[in-house]
Amino acid sequence: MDDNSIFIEKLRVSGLRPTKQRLEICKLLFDRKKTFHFSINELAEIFKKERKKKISLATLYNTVHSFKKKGFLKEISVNSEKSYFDTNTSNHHHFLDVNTNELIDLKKDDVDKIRIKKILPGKKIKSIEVLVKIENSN
Amino acid sequence: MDDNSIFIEKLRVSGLRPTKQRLEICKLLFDRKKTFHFSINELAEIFKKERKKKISLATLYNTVHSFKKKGFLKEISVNSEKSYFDTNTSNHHHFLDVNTNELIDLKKDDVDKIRIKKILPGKKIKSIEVLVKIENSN
DNA sequence: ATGTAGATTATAATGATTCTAAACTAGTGT
DNA sequence: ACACTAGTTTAGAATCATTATAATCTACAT
Ligand SMILES: [Mn+2]
Ligand SMILES: [Mn+2]
Ligand SMILES: [Zn+2]
Ligand SMILES: [Zn+2]
Repeated sequence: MDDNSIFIEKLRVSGLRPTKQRLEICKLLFDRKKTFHFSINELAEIFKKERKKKISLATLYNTVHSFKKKGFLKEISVNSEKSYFDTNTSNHHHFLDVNTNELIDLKKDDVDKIRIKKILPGKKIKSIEVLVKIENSN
Repeated sequence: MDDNSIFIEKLRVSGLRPTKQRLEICKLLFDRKKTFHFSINELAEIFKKERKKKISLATLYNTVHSFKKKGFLKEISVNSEKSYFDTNTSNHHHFLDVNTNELIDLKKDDVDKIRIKKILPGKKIKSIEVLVKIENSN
């Protein structure tokens, strides 16, 4: 019923031991259809209130950062109040709803291809990301 | 020789008293041709090391935040390590040089107009900003 | 000149993140 | 099955950026 084998493999392959805590975190983060955007504090809240699992805050910090280092998560900076992590590690664009502070993924074809006309000598483009702030109309 | 009258007026109009400290900060921030991107800590360093003026850190925080509230500065979030303020308060795009952590403004015509095809019901677009990460080529 | 709201500052408090080091555990080998 | 060890978790302490406090100072209106 709880099939952790995918996550166990994912962790093993990347050189991380599949511990009870890491598997719980994997299930929460990666066992879903849509992208999940979260802060570490929200993660802690979910484990405490919704799932009633006690994983120490230190472990949440450690795990999220090692997942980021392994490329399972991406960090997104959209404002100074909050640091978001994103289960969608591809290059992609976002809506940020400024009324709710919610991040929403944009699909490739939701945005026309961005063309940058300026080049800096000795530099090359690494990534291009668009942040579209939205707010309640009317 | 140091013509503060513009800044005195700017501050008065916005309801801020033109104090010695605020005028020093204005001169540093706004008396330049190119956009200036900075962190509050960098600002403190400049006053201490380059200009030999002692403005307390509390005043720097207060002033930068009130300038932001008055619309003289804009806060830019590009990574979790550092919070940048920007003397260019218009909607504009940036290069971020990941090797130096330097922000560089893109002009309107450096980037083709962005077209967002997705709409969320009850929401409208407030701003669109592109972050182009660049790195050393070769 | 005086009065006062606003501003500056040293210092303390806060709070998010990181560090420490002791206890625990997954995986290996016997 | 048992023991060993490197890796992991954890409570609590340390750190550090930012914000709050409250005493002093100042711009400016009267
Ligand atoms: Mn701030
Ligand atoms: Mn981080
Ligand atoms: Zn995303
Ligand atoms: Zn800028």
